[in-house]
Parts: sequence; structure tokens; C-alpha cells
Amino acid sequence: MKTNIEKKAFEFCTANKERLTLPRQLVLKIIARNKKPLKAYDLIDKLRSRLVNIKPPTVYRALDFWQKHNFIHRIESLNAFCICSADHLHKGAQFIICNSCGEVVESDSCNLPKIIDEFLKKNTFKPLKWNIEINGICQNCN
Amino acid sequence: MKTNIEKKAFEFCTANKERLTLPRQLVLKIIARNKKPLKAYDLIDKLRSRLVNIKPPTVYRALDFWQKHNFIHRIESLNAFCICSADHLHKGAQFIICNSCGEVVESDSCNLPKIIDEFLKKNTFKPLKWNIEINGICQNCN
DNA sequence: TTCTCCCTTGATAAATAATAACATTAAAAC
DNA sequence: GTTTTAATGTTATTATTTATCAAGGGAGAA
Repeated sequence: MKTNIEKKAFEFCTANKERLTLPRQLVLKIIARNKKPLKAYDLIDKLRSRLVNIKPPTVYRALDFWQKHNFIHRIESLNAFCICSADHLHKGAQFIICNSCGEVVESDSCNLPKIIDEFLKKNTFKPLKWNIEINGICQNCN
Repeated sequence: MKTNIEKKAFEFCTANKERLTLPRQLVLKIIARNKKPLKAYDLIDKLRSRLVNIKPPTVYRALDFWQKHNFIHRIESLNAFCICSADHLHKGAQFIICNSCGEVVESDSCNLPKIIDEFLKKNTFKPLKWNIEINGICQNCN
């Protein structure tokens, strides 16, 4: 049973004549079905049973592919990857990261906060991609 | 001639009985006087003339020290370090990164954007540190 | 002063993360 | 079917960061 984002991603490939190769399928599937963000080498470990002799470049290429098309996000401060939680396929993301339990939540605002947007407009800066990562302590851990 | 932030940092050490060792002094000085963010190994290279046989742990320790006390920021998406541009010593930072010329500007808002702050309050999440990194094309490169 | 404690650095090594380069394969286009 | 193009396979290397333990050195106690 495919997750929603997997379906969307597969439709995207058909529509845009992108090749839905086995490494790409598996990488997306694993990320989509894991609650916590995964590191590249976690992925390699998980892929070993399905792809013999899997090597870093294969995984990084698949990650680049899905990232480029906004199906996954890279959480810079964790060196980890997670699915775009809201099927938004937006260009940026906000992550709330609990330093105590490690839980990561993607907040669902698709746009840059107003104050930042205004700053960028004032400076004629054209945003392509953004990343907001907030570390702290979550409700449960407090 | 010391930069403003160097003076502040040195005062901070006196006031808080933190040791202002040579590696710490030099690391802060180099970062403070470089316009562009520096990577750890850039620093190591630049330090070689002053500290013989400098090794990664020495630099990383100094970086950790200044980061912990909010005198420098780590730009996660670049694996690079820069001075807190506004002498703010705040807990979070906003970076505007031009993908074309590499210029990095730290926007001077010290606080989290309102919409994010409200979201966190609603979820009883206590922010400790944040990082906002916006990639795009700057005025000059457009 | 001398001792001791504690923090910092020195040094070696290793773990973790990401990329370069080139050969091979396979789908798509002609 | 042949050519073209894009993706993967493979080998190797580079980049980034951390662990571990030994040694040094300043601040306060005896």
C-alpha cells in the first residue's frame, strides 16, 4: 500500500517523464514510512537487503533527485532527510526539533514569515529555497 | 586594533572567568575579520602560521566555545562559521545566502518571526536556538 | 610556595558524511 | 536497430566531525 506522497511522486514522474528507478522508489518509500528523519547512512543500511552492494553515491543521487523536486527535505542541522509532511511540495520548510527526545515536527506554513519576506523584498532578494530549524524543548519533555 | 566583537568577547571572559586561551583568541579574531563565512579547515589553514601543528580538535573546541556563548553562528547549510554580525549575542540567526556570488548577509532581526513564535506558543514548545537560512539570488546577481 | 583540582590543549586515531571520476547499463528518441 | 541520453555501478577519495587519553597550566587551598 503506497503512501499518499509516494502516489504523488509516482504520478509526478509519469507526468514529467522522469525515470522512477528502483533506487529512487526505495529511497522515497523508506523515508516516507519513517517517522523520524533518516541519515544517508541509515538509508544505506536499510537498503542493503533490497539492493545488493549499495554504495553512498546511489543513495545520495536518489536523495538529490527527490530533494530537487521538493518531495523530501534535508534538515541541515541534523544531516538528515525527511518527507515533506504535508504533501506541499513547497520550496522551504520549518522544522521544530526537540533537543531532548529528538522528535521533529514540520510546521505547515508554506510561506516565509511576513517579516522575512518584507526584508527580502526591500533588498530585492529572490528566495529560492529556505530552511528554518528551531531547536528547543517540546511539550512532552518539559 | 581589536574589532568591537573581540572587545566584547574578551570582556565576557573576564566577567565570567572563562579562559581566553590562544586558540580561542585567534579563532575569534580570524572569524571576526573575514567577511565571508569560514569553514573549519579554512580556519585550520589560516591558523597554521600562528599555531604550529594545529589539529582539527583544537579548532572545533574553540568554535564550540564561541558558539556556546553566542559570539559566532554556524551556518548549517554551508558547514561554515561567521561572527554574530550585530554584536547581538542572540540565540538565533537569519542568513540570506546568495547562491550565485556566495555572499551571506545576517539579517538583524533578533527575534523569531511572529507567526513562528505563535505556533510555538500554541504547542508549548520552548525555543532555545534557531537558524533560518534562505537561499536565493541577490540584487547584484539578478 | 607547593599541592591539587579542574579546565584546556596536544596528539593520535577513527567515525561519519559527501563527492569525484569513469565504466556500464538501460530507457528513450530517432 | 542504432544513437543518444540519463541513470546506475564501482572504486576511490575528500571533507567534516568526534572520541580518547595524555599532558599542560592557571587558580585557589594548605
